[in-house]
Amino acid sequence: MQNAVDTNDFVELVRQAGLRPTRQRLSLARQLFMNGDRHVTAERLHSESLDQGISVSLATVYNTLHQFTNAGLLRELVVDAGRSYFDTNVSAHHHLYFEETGELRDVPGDNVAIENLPMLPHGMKVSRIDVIIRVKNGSAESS
Amino acid sequence: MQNAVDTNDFVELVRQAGLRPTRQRLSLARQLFMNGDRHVTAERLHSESLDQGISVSLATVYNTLHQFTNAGLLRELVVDAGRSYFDTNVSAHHHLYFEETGELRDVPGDNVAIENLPMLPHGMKVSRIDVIIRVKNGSAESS
DNA sequence: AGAAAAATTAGAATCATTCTAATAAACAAA
DNA sequence: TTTGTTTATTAGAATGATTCTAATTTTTCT
Repeated sequence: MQNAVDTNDFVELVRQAGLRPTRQRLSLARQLFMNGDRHVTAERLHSESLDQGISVSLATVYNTLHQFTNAGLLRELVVDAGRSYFDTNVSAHHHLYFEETGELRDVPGDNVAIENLPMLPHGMKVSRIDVIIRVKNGSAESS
Repeated sequence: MQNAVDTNDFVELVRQAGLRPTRQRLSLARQLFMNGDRHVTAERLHSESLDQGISVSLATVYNTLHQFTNAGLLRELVVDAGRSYFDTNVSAHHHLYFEETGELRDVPGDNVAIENLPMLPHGMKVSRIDVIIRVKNGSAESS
């Protein structure tokens, strides 16, 4: 999905998510998926849109992010209290979080092994495993 | 009321955290640490306190939770947007999160192996690694 | 086109959390 | 103990992210 990224691609994407391809959803999809992996907050996506002259309300940004998330196009992640990031990479992977700057970076899923998973209560299944490696400035290592 | 031994224990605990042993902090410490491991929200701790006839403001609950966290007596964890849990278990371990009920349960730290940690940018150190295994009702397993 | 369904919107409402600035309690010294 | 200084507590206001509401506009279907 690198070149030949035109409106039609996004029309299809949005349709396959079971949503009507409105101007707002197409613009947001383009911003989210056109330039590779991203980790965005709703506020940032909204102001980015306005900067690009795309008129869309914050409520619609939230609605769309949740709809895309439900459709499996995005993954929501909460890294600290008070704000959600939406990750355009929905494959198995984890995250490096820079505590000072708030920057979030992907870590390939095979860098982390989950072993001896505890027994789950009957009838329960794993829906997802989130791993967040928090890093900050400093010389030594602590756990 | 509480017996002298218990109270003294908490006076020491609070003092060693560099804080004055006030009535509020001692009550909260008792609630947090008297009955084994807990995962509490500020709101819950507050209403629990009021139920027990301990008068304390919500602001003080928040202040105290953060002070205890900074002193290493608690660990703050964010499992979904909008609320923080405070964990009285500060040893290396991870979490099982029941998405439907919001229940949080500890997983021994040695059940999860982090291998091939990605290279960190120069001067950065790992401050903490959070692993949250999200489970829900259902038959099959997904990753 | 016209009707029905779905989407967008501004602004109000909500919820957890933090801030403010005034009052009260704890501590150290004499 | 009393006094002065520092630190805590508090009610209530403020904040910030998110959700809701109810009205308007778009999209889709026939």
